[in-house]
Amino acid sequence: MSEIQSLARGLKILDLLGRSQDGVSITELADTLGVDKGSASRLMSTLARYGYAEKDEANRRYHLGSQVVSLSRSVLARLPLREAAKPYLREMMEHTGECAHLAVPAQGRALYIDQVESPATLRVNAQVGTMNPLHCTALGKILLAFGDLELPLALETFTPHTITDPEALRHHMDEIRLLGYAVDDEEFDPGVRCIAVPVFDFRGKLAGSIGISGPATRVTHERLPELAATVIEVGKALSERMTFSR
Amino acid sequence: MSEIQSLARGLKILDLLGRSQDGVSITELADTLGVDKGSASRLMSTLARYGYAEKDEANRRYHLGSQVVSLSRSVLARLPLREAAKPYLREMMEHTGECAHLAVPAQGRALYIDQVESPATLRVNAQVGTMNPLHCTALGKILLAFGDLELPLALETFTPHTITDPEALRHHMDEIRLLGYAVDDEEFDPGVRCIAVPVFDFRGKLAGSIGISGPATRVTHERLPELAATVIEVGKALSERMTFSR
DNA sequence: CTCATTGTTGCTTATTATACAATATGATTG
DNA sequence: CAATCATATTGTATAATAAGCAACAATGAG
Repeated sequence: MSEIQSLARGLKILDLLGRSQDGVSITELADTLGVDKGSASRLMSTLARYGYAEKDEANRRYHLGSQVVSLSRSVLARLPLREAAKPYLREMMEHTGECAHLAVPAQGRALYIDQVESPATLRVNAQVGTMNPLHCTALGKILLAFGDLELPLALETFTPHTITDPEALRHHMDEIRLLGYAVDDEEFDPGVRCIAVPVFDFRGKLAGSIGISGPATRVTHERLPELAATVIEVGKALSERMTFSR
Repeated sequence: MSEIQSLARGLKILDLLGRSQDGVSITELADTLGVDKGSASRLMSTLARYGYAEKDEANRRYHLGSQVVSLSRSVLARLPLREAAKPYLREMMEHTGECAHLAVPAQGRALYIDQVESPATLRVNAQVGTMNPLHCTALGKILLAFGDLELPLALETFTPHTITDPEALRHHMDEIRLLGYAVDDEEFDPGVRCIAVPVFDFRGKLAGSIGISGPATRVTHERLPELAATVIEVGKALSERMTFSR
């Protein structure tokens, strides 16, 4: 169970590069990791040699390299759900006028693996690769309610509406399982409401979640039942499609 | 200039995982890398612990982990060209009926960073993250002709039309610079023709290439001038947009 | 032009990863 | 269903490696 230290350090650097907006310098890196400047330099140049980091020669800061984009394609290409869901995502967007998203569970969060943007000027879009918490997003709640994941230990607060009590969340999950859909009522992003439903594979096992996100001004409480009906319908159709695909 | 061996090995494993269709077993990995099974196991479990590899418990084979998708988002989000080009890609697709692609140079190849699919049943689409050679694709040729990249050393043959002679390629580049657009006439994929133009940033420096790909049956030699005109026009508009954006 | 800051490289030592072996885990076949 | 085989993981001594220190180089600021 022991881990390879220098590889672990390299991966930590990748995480760090991914979080940083305007790159990381060697000294910053050494400070953050708590290692020597020399070591930091060598680790980084190894990452750079393999395309996982790129050096901005102008200010000598390192950014994440393009190699990860190439790898990302390999991951997404292996997900049959992604290919199958595309037209349903489009349909969902067209029927509701809001951005549609597809997510799967990954590392205790909801990983957004595809999306169809709404043409509206004011829209709520999440790029492919976004990883959001499970307990306060519609797509995430579905993964929690219908998947065999364990409840997150710490329920982080994002807005006044975020459900942070484990008991309340457990009860909320029961409701979602009963209703068959989940709502995020400004629990993650203020002013944003989302609706999501589960997608099951040919074995009846949860494959992911699909849903829409929109500004609370358009996705009003009054419109929720109507929008939810659409999302449920398209979701059902996708699950059926998944059933026959294999 | 010495590299961190175990980090390098980890990154090689990621490359390997990315190339493999149905995962990699520990013994396979040990054989490929030329290391001990024990070492391979420890390297892989380190990758897995950080989300860069995922174990399929059914057959104990490892796949690329979802973490790279998350990192990929960080890379793409930092490219202003991607955001700016989106509507122009769409326009290009709508005017030509063919899939539109956007690429930047990365590690001596053309990295596809965005795409708009054609609704046609028969279409030629490349997913985001695709990395194609420079000397035999329209997007790649543009990067070669207008960027400050060095000519690839080995000009790999893909079809009978692939230009493999360095001198011929150099001459071809001069032509492309003169005409302002590049054509891939079944030089990479048989039955596929592509047209591409450069995109320049506010400094007049090459930022990337944009173009369309379609089946040779629709993208005929007769239609080339007309299609090229559209691609050139949209490309020019995007370059202008890039000029004013900063 | 000088100084300050940051990045890279050489070298020694302590740490770490490796190889080998043993054990555990799971698959396959009779 | 048991026994065997293949594959993965873990323990441990040793050899290799990466860390740290320090010197040097490179870059930018004043």
